[in-house]
Amino acid sequence: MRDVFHADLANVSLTEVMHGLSDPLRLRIVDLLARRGETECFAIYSALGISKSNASHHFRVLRECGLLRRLHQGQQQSARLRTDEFEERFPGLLTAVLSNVDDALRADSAESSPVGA
Amino acid sequence: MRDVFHADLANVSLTEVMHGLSDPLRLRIVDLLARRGETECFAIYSALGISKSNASHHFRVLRECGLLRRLHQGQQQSARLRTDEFEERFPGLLTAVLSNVDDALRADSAESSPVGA
DNA sequence: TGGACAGTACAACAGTCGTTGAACCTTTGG
DNA sequence: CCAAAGGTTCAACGACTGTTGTACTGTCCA
Repeated sequence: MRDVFHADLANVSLTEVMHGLSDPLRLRIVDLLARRGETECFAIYSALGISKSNASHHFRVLRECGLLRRLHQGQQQSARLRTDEFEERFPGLLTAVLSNVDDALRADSAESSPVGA
Repeated sequence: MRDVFHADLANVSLTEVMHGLSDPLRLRIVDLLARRGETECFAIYSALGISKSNASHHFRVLRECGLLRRLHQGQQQSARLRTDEFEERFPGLLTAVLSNVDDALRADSAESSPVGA
């Protein structure tokens, strides 16, 4: 669990980024991270209701396209968006994407206890 | 060659759009269309150096996610970006994507006669 | 009417992707 | 030292995707 690969944003292509964001689950992860800031990995795949392996897979894709950084602080790890670096490499892109995240997509990701309505 | 499917932008999800833009060829098509405006289909897949069937396939994906509209004017047809409609549905998204198209990507798509350099 | 041409539809293939479960590694806590 | 917990890795599977070639549809021109 030591060091995982983190993309050098200079080497990341727009195509890779678009691919990274083309999956609903990953879009939810990114949106969730954007709203919560640094978040524990457990909390993420718990909120999304997916398995550890699956989450780990998507985390990796997101790391490989430079969107996500993993922070390991012992047993429980966390992740955060590389917002500023990403903004330098792809100005305005992440903002534009996040501002267009559908509520339908977001709802599933945020609600672990859908009580209301 | 009569009527092809064009997506109702209201029903298009962000995920579909991101998927539509996650292919380098499609990204080039969109970029090319953005710079040239309405363009003949032949000119597009000629500039990209791909087969008719392949181009038609990508055109369809682009139509299905609401990015492209086909205009049939007889034998030779053309396509154009649904810029304004798309902007209404996904504000700022297309602009942000297009402004981040790498030159490397663009070079291949624009140059049918790579003379310079 | 016929043939050339532009584009689409279909079938087929290889390659990739998302998902799952099991095994593994590392840290934490007894 | 051992066991539990958090994540990653691996192999495997089905599903989807991009590409190609061929057949088909529709249009233009002679």
